[in-house]
Amino acid sequence: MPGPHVPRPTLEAVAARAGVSRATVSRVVNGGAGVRKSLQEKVNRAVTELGYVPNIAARTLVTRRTGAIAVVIAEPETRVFSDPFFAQQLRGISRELSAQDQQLVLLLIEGSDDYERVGRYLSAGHVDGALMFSLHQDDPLPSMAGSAGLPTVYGGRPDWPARQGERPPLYVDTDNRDGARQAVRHLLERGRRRIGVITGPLDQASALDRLAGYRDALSGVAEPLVAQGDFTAEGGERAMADLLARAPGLDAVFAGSDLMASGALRTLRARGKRVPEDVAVVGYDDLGPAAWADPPLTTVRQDVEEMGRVMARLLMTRLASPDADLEPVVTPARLIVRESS
Amino acid sequence: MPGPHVPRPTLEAVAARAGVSRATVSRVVNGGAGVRKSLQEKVNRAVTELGYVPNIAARTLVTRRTGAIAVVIAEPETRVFSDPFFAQQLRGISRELSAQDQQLVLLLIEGSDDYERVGRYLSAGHVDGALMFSLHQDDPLPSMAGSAGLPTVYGGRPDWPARQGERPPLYVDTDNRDGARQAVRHLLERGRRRIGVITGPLDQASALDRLAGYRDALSGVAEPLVAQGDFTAEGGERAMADLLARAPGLDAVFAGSDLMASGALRTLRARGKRVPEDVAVVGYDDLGPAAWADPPLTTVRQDVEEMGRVMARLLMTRLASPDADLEPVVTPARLIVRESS
DNA sequence: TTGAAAGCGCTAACAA
DNA sequence: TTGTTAGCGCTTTCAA
Repeated sequence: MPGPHVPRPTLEAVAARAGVSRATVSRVVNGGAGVRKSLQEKVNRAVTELGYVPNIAARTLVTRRTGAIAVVIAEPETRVFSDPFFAQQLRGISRELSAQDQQLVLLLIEGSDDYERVGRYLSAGHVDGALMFSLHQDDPLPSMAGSAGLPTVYGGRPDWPARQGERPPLYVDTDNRDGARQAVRHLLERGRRRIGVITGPLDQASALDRLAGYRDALSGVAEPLVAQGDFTAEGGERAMADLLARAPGLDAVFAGSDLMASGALRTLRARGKRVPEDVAVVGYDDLGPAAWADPPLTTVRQDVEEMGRVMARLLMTRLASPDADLEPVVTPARLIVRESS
Repeated sequence: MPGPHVPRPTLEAVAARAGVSRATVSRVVNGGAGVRKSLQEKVNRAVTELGYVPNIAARTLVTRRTGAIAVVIAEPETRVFSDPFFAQQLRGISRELSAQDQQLVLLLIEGSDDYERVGRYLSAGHVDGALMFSLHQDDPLPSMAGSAGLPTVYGGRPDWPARQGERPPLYVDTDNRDGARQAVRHLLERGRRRIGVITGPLDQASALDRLAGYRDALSGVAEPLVAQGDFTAEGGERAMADLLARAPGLDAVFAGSDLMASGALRTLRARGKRVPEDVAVVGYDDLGPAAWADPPLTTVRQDVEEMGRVMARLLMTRLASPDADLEPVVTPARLIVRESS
């Protein structure tokens, strides 16, 4: 087994081998602008023969560019982390970053100690930019990133107030409101009129937007009937029982997540209600639980991976031209009809 | 908004402010060994006043230590990525690494191009070590890591043959065989005797181990009854139908994953079999789907987060003393009894 | 178009 | 116990 310190050839070695100066090798390695073709070839040959790989620490030291992006995820206890949402998002980010030869440094925040650690890391110039998820109102991270001058893109519309003299935050979100509208319109088209909603925690922007979409679709057509859940299956179970108690004749439910919808399914089965004959059910997310449910759930799909990719792309664009005016991106949602409605 | 290049104080600046040499500041910043208390305080004060943060690029350049660990995940299409398994594993790793002030660089592999990219990255000295998941027999990564002399710990028992003259690979796995044994013994204790098994793909070590545990428990007590699944709900559905066709009087099923178990549940319900009265069902994993199933699944829990932590710890130990003889770690599995058995 | 040379910020011999 | 000094490997003026 080779030891842990396999000595690697340096620019110097390549230069010697190719019979040119270090500067020329550097130019070739970085694109070859302004170097004669013949020399370029000679250098490239030496690079291959020696198996030369640039030392990024040395490069970073002079360029002040790290080639790395931080992905910051706060509170991995939340649903972002416990369902495939997170994994898909990461996959999209990873795809885009590796296409651009950038590395992905993952920073998970769990306790308040971690904030300090991560804040320090972000301010220390270890990364060129950051992607941040699931921050809440009073999260200290955005202002840390701001004062460190670290370009940042947020996942989900930030719900903190715009700060004086700062640029508006750049973010990528899905069109939660429109997704909810599609779901409820679909139920209306199926002839349902007593349509309840099970919301997520109402301090989250996504839950609020989905509730707003529900109200939009119902406005002037039927009375809203709202129960609050918490994005878990148990919460969905309880909220469903609540709705049934308040409106025994209800004929449809729109749940703000698939997990809550499958909880609702359980309550409905326990009460002897058939789905979709007696009560139609529509969920939100389409990330696994929807397809595993019995019956499989009609739901709203968000292209989570695409969101990840767009976030990364937006950040790279900002890095390339820091002064360009960039707009937040909202990606579309799409209804997926299955057997529960 | 501060510009992207906020100039940061250097060691030099701190030294000047504290009235000492750069070397002394360096010593203090790195633990302060062999520096007089009074001087240490003086330096620390200067550090705080100036908001000094070491430049790791410069440090890495001379120490050849990056302070970063790569987490390599191949084929994120697989279950490792699509269920919370992955997220929890990452959380454990992240916890341990940040406790040791190491960064987590995430490398996802999706296509064959990515292998080259990742191989290059690992060989380029960007990280001090690697944690690798879900590799298959002929995966090129282990030998890349080996020839680059990069200390590596694997998640799951590697199923490739030990290579000549190389150290045996270091890995962390759960005791799949014992977990399966516990599951089947539990069914026997409940008085079941016609117990079928739904396995995962038999080219995966975990699936093989769970099947072996099933056979262990049944040996001398009852005849094995095996159907192969693929770790998906649909596969479980089909395998259950297969078992029922071959053994209509079957009174229990052990599925090699919760997702397959919930598929089995669906088939059983469609056939009018009550769970657990007619057929008892036990799954494996306990990562979400088990608790969401109806009825909630008896299953085998693996402490996934702990596995992640142990992997990270093992790697750090190897980094600290490269020549110590370290053993693979097998973490225990535990039966969780719910309503399906 | 190429090369010489300075220097990025830090650590680690070595000397005092 | 502290300071001086010589690099780590690279990019980037500047001059040729």
